[in-house]
Formats: sequence, C-alpha cells, structure tokens
Amino acid sequence: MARYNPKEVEPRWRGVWEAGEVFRAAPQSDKPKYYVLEMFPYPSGRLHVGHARNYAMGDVVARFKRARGFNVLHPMGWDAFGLPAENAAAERGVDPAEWTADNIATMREELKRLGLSIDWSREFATCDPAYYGQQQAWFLKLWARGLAYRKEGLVNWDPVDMTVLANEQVIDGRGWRSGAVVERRKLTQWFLRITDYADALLDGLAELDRWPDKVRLMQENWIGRSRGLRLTFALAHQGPRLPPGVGEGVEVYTTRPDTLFGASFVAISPFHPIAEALAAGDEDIAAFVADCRKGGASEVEVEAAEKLGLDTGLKVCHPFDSEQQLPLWIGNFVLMDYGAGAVFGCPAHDQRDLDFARKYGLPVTPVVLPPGEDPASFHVKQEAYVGPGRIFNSAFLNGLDVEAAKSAAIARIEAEHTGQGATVYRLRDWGVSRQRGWGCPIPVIHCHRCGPVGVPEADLPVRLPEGMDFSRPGNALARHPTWKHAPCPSCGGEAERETDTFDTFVDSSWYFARFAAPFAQAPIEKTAADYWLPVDQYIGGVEHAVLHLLYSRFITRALRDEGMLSPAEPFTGLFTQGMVTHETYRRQNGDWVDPTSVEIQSEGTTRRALDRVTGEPLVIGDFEKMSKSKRNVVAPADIADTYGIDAARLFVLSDSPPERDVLWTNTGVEGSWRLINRVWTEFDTDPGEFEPFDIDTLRRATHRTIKAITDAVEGFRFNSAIARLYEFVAVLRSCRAPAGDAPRIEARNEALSALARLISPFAPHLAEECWRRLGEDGLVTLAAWPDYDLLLTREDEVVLPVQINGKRRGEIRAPAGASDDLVRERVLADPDIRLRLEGLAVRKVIVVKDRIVNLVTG
RNA sequence: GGGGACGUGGCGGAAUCGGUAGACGCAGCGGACUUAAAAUCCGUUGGCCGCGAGGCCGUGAGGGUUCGAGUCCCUCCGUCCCCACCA
Repeated sequence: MARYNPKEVEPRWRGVWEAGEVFRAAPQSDKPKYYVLEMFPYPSGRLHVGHARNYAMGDVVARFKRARGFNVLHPMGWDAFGLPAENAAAERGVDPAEWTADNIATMREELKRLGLSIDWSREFATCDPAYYGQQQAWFLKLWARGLAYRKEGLVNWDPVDMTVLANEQVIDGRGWRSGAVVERRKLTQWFLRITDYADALLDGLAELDRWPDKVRLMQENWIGRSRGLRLTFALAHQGPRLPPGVGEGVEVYTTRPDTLFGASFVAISPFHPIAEALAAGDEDIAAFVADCRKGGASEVEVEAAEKLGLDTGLKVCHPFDSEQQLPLWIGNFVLMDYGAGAVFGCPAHDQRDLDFARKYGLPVTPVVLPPGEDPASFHVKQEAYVGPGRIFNSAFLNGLDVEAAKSAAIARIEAEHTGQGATVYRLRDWGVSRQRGWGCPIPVIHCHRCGPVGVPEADLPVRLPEGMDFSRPGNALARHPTWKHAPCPSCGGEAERETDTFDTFVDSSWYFARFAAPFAQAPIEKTAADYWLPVDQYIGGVEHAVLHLLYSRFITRALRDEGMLSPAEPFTGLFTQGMVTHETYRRQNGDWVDPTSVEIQSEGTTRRALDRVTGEPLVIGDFEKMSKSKRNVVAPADIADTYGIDAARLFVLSDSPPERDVLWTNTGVEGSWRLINRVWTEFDTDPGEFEPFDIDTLRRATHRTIKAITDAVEGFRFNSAIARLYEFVAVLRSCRAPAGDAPRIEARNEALSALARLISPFAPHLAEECWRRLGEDGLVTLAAWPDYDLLLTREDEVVLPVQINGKRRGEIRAPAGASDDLVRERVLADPDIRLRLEGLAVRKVIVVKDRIVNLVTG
C-alpha cells in the first residue's frame, strides 16, 4: 500500500494520452457530434487558477460527453493580437511576435499540465498569417456585399497613445493605459454593418434557450430597439435669412409623438451639421460648441455634467401648427449618433427636458393628464409625469390614451409627409479600425485615382512587416518605412496600404468556425463547419456577455449569408462562469503581500496573518479577483508540486457553483487532496481489512450515486456532483469485502468501477491510476459512462415525516408508493402521534406520496 | 437615472416540483494513534432553554397566499453586476 503520488502519476498518464492521440476529434463518425469550447485565452504569459477553472469546466463536459458516446471536439487556440504585446515591446524592446510566441509556448505547457482532453492538433493563434489571411479574405467578401464601409465618425481618441480606443477601453474618461483624458475626434474608420442585423440578432435571442437569461437580456438592452417617429421641424424664415449651410429643417426622432403639443423647444447636438454651420459664422456659438466637445463622454463626467444649452436665435415651426414657433437650442446632452442628432423637448413629460426648461425659463405645458387629475388644476412641478393618462391641450389628440395618441400623431405626420414612423436602435455599427501595429492588417490599398481597392485574393495574406518600431506611441505599422507603399491592384498606379488593423474582437468573432478545419485553404471549410457547428457548449466569462458574443453572432450570420456556413447562431449553449478570487494581505505601510509569504495563525475562530519570515503582523483584506497588482495570484503550477493538478481541478470545481466566484484557500485544496487519497485508498486496500456490509446497501448507494452525478454534470452542478463523490467514498470505506466472499467482492468491484469512471471527468489522472489498479485494460478516459438501474436508485421503504399543523412532530415508515389510505391509517395508529393529538380533533390529513404527511387540527 | 441578480451556520455552499432547512467541504472543539509533531482515523459542531427525554426559535426585515414558504406575491433594507444624457 503506497501513498498516492501525483508527481509521478500525473505526467505518466498525460504521456499515455498524448501517445495514443486519444483526444483527437474524428472528422466524421457514427456517433453524434458534440462541440465544447472555452473562450480561448489571451497569451498574457502565465496561467492562473482562474484559467484552470474555466478549462476544467469545459474538460468535465468534454470528458463526460465522450464517455456518453459522443464524437467530441474540444480544441484550443490563442487570441494573440492586442495591446499587451505592444506594451511589452515598448517597455522592453522585444518583438511582439516573439513575445507572444514565447508566452504561448509557456502557457501551452501549463495548459497541458492541467490534463485537459484537448485536440491539440487543431491549435492555432490569431496572429498566424494562415489565420488572419483568411480573416482578410472574408472581410473583402463582406465589403463587396456592402457590409463593410468607410465613414467619418466620432471616436474615442487617446492623445498620448495616439490611437482610437474602444468604449470599454475608456475608464472614467481616461485611456486605460495612458491615463490621458480621452477626446472625441472625427476620424475615417472602417465599420461593419452590424445594424443591418439588429432585428435578426434581437429576434434570434428567443431561440437561445440554453443561454443565461441575464446575457440575453443584456444583449437585448444593448441592441435597444425602440419604435417612434422621425419628423422634420421646418425652420422659420424670420427676419434675416437663414445662415448659409443650415438647410430647411431639423429632423428629430421621438418615442413620444403623443406629446408633440407639449413641445417647448428643439435641441440639436453640438456635433450637428446645423451647429457646425452656425459656429462658422458666430463666435459665441463656436465657443459653446467647442466647449461641449471638450467634455469627456465618460460615465462619471456625464453624471456630473450640467445640462447646458445655447439658444441659436433660430426658430422652428410646430409640425401641427405652423403659426406656433419653437426656439432652436444647441444642447450638450444631445447625442449626434443616436436617432437624428436632435430632439424636441417636452418638459412636462420628460425629466431631463424639465430640468433644462426650468434652467432656461422655457414653458412647461402638460399634455398627458394622469388618471384622477383635473385638467384645470394639474401642474407639473419638479417631477415630470411619465405615466399613463389621457391626452389634453392637444387639439386632435385630445381624449386619446397615450398609445392611441402615438399612432394618431404618426398617422397625421405621415399623411402630411413631414416624417414617418421609424424603428431606431441603440446599437451602432461596429468600428473595427485600430491604429495599432500588432493586429490583423485591413487588406485594402488606397489609390489616388481609384480610391480604396481590396487586395486581390491571390495576394493574401497581407502580412505584417518585420522590424516595426514600437518604441514610440502611435501606429507602428503606419510609420514603417516601406510597408505601406504598394501599387494599386486596379490601375497599377501609385497607392498606399491601409495602415489600420482590425479590432481584436474581429479575430475572435469566427475562430470557433475555423476550428472545424483549422488549416483549410478557405476561411471556413463548409463540410467540416456544417458537421461541427454550432458549438454545443460554450463556456467563458460574463464580461463578454455583450461584445464578443454579439459580434460572434453577427459574423456568423454575415458569413452564413455569404454561403460560408449554415447555422445562424454560433453557440447553442452558453455558460458564464465565475472568477477565482483570493484573500489579500497588506503590510502596515499598505504594500500588498504575496500569499506564499504569509503565515496564518488561528485561535479559535479568529485568524491572524504574519509575515512568514519577519513575523510582522499583516492586515487581512477581502477576497478579490486575482491580479498582479494585489499580488494574490495563484498559479496551478504552485499547487501541482504539492497536491497535484487533480486536487486543484477538484477544488476549483467543488468550492462554489460554477457561475459563482470561487474563494481560493489552501485549506480548501487540502480537502480535495484528502478526497484523492481516500479514493486511492479504496482501490489499494489490503484484502485482509474488511468491514461486514449489506450487499444491497452498497449496490443501492452505487446506483444512486451514478444517477446523482450524471444528473448533476448534465445540469452544470459540478459542486454537487463532487459532494456526492465524497459521500460515496464514505460508503465504500465502510463496505470492504473479505477475501473469498465472491458476492461482496463483486458488489464492491461494481462500486469501484463506477467510482473510477465517475471521478474521471474531475480528476482524470487519479481515475486512470485507479482503473489500472482495478485490472482494466483500456483507458478510463475511453471507457463508457456507467449506467444505473433505476430500480436500485429507489427505496423500498420510505421514512415519512409527520407534521401537525405544519410542524414536524414525528415520523413513520411506509413502503415506497404506499397509498394515501394506508399512510393515513399508520399515522393515526402511531402511538407517539396519538399522544400528541390528545385533545385535538384531526380535521384534515394531507399525504404527499413518499414525501410528507401533515395533520390539520380544528 | 434605467435594467437585472442575490441575501441560508464562524466560512464556501446544499435543499432543481411549495413538502424533514443546513447535504458535502473548510474552520473549530473533543478523542484515538505517536516519545512528540505532522499526516491519518473516530466523534462533535445553527441559536436559546433543559441533567435528560425533549422544547422553543431560526433562511436580510415586515406583511400576504397556503394544510405547509428558503422556495410564490407585495413593501422595505443591504450587497453585487450590466447599461447609462438613447429622446
């Protein structure tokens, strides 16, 4: 009997798996297919236990499905373009390609040590020209179909890093890396027409019934479909003529056409063409517009920013009454890129308009009468009324309810041809240009004569050049001395390459399709993709709930419409897992301390932390997401040496339900390590040690455990599944068969055989070792999942708690499935119960079959 | 400001259909083994009262529905997440 030694066992079995190529997905098969995928990692350099948890979850699913008879695809790749590589290049002078390749090499080894059942033959990185070249190919197809276009748009510009930032890279109005205040700048950018798919993406959510409701709701809100009216307020030709370039009217969008008679002003964005035209001829307006543009678009600034406006002096005509004129304001709160870039203000029924009106002394005319209010006395004071009611003060709309009035107002405007009903989305087209050197080049050449021309397919991939200079901020690709010079593919004349690269979200919006045939000569090999897609189970962090998951859904639909693949949705099942957190420790001076240099002392239930070396007392902080800055990162390798990878896998899966955060503790890992040793002990016991046991009891426990764990894994309740393993091992240690007792040995072997297979998805190395110890020839990894006998999972006799008026007062035994009459008889005959019922009249007896009995007294 | 989720012992959590609240793990306490420690094993561990049998209370707070509520409904408190000047 030898102590289980993971340091020896784990690498040995990984060698066996690798030599046998047991995780290679068959290109086709009689078995049903199952595609399980975890969001691929950015090669940041080191794996931490948060990665381990994510991939362990996918691995449990992959191993389980394989055992259940599926042809499983479980691949791995690298989301390898992005800023950290450029930062490393700037700080240390390394080549981003080399830095990335080194990190991949390190992390690949670390991932392999986790014992994941991955088909490594399909591995690729998004920075491989073979991958990004295919991305360029499909981009050109989308462009040809009009799904990509160039447009001058407002972007977040980091003036220090000299690049566009995505909204999520702007934190409190500052660039996430430079800390510089982000500016709004007009820049010509490439966009993908995701808004063409807004309806499809919204409606498609209804079918994603294996997605968390939360994520579906977030996407729904992000797309933000609203129905309303676009209408034009004609400019009044008053006094002096309209300034040049202003046009004849102001188009606005509203979801409340029912309140048009309550309008008291129209406001345009500082970025509106009319504002720009006016600014050209008026210093005050120019100053105001410039001031507005300076303000950051960040949440905090917006929250704090005052609603500011400037009266242009121009007037517009009310659409229903051209006699009535409204002032035209410029408002700092009006967004240029939503709706029409202009609004009409109805202060009585919109809080923001009300605040604005009060500030600038504009009229407040209520037009919706709340139920029970008197039209003569109803006034809006400091709070706008946004509820339902009857329309009044509104000519032909009077007396209608809000919804009817909306329809009536739209109908009238449409009849007069001054506007029409419209659907507007919060979703904007996806700006994919980035002024970065370490990304996928946008495969376009700008010709002085022909304009932008796609690089011919034969010339793809457009490779990144070597020797880019990352030592200065800005776009290293654009300042490469020779790269951008290329002849026009169309006329052969002098031309320049596009120097922007794609947003890395483009790279990750189709990689799951590439895994079907990762080295094909086309972006997607349709036969392979149609076999494997959609991904049956996708697993990753909830932080990608909108962007990555929405972009992937969009690109999948766009490529489908291009005929490149068949399914509309890329991921039929989605699971968003929680993070791994760790307690934090700080010195008295505030410095963070690495957990490995902390010694925890316990006195009763109080804990103290001391520096392991100096003995200095430390402050114990909260559990927080593992991060370098707080020095609370734990790497799987740190645990592997002491307890083995299986213990780490078991712990990260057992501590919390998968969607919630795990609190990483060393003592917790020790608990998992204990389980591993207990399991191994059961396979390695001396036949001389035995405990007398009832065969039926053990068999029932075995079959009940198989059922419970099967159901738990199907339902992503890995923590509950592992709890059942603990219980089962406790049963096994009290059921040891004496030598020569064939029936008991058989029952025990049945139990051990099941245990090895049940624990295999969680602790695969241990399971193999146990399987071999059982004398089985093949790999437990390739063994079929154990079946259970439903009869054995049920009890013959059940214990029924007996309640009197809902309080538990005793229990009786009854055969399983006993009739209500029999149960009632037994309860009323039970001496304990009779004693308690003394002096009480039983008015009603409620029997819930095989569960509970409740006696109601009068 | 809008939307959503959650709240159960000292801690992580279980109870998936409205039916024995606290499975399983961690920490704690007591014991066995040991010269001793570690490891391992056994027992115990929601609170209060009681020598005991047992009783009472208990799932953030308050109400409601029900024979029966951690679970359903309403109000409130707290925590977390997402979006945010979206017209």
